[in-house]
Amino acid sequence: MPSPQLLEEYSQFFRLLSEPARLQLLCYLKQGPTDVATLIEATGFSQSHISRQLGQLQRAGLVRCERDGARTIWQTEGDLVDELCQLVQGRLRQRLEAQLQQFKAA
Amino acid sequence: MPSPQLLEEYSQFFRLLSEPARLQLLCYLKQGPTDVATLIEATGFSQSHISRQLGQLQRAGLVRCERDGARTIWQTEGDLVDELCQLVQGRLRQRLEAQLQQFKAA
DNA sequence: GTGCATCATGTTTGTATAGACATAGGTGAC
DNA sequence: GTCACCTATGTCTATACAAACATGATGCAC
Repeated sequence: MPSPQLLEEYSQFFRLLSEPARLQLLCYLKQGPTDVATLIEATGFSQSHISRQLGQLQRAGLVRCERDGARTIWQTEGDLVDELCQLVQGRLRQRLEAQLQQFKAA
Repeated sequence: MPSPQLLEEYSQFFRLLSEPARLQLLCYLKQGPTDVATLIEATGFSQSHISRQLGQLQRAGLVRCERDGARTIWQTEGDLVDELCQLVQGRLRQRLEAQLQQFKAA
């Protein structure tokens, strides 16, 4: 059994990914380093909203930023999120296929 | 870019794992099929709480149950959660090691 | 220096949900 | 049938957090 502290760490990490807005930002950043203005245009989120979400992802080490004058360029760090999403996608697909079989059998 | 619907599915799945109580239940069930009374004793959670959390996990296909008379025996379904936790654990450890290096370098 | 642009951060409000309590439903013993 | 036991669910409260608004901090042009 994992310790309560470890379970807490796990859950905090998964909580980061439990928000569509953060996942969307991660997906955009996956395509390459991007500044905030571009993210605003791409997602339609407010500036403060994006800034907060990126801050959370940064504290978790999922993204990092570098200043370019007045602008801030953000990029992803590692591809852990991609691997996690791949695993989850496999499960989701598996579930749908199982449901489809149920219909076919009926 | 994943579709908004897919992002929503991902986030909902990760949200399931963002609660220490649910992760703890999954870990206990990992050790083998267990009835609710045992889970209450093992975790200290209230009966209604456990029932709700198991219900959520069941709807996501992470656990399943079978009735044994008046009792309900629960067990995990697949080892997706284990794989996800392994990946996250690797990242957490990596982060701590990096921080440790920072201290050593200072 | 002033003015403007870019990003971060207090502060507030609305909403989702964890968690407890009470209760309903369902099963076996008698 | 009644009773006791086990589980699921309706309802409520407290809490956590997303999201927006306003403001502050920082850097560049002039």
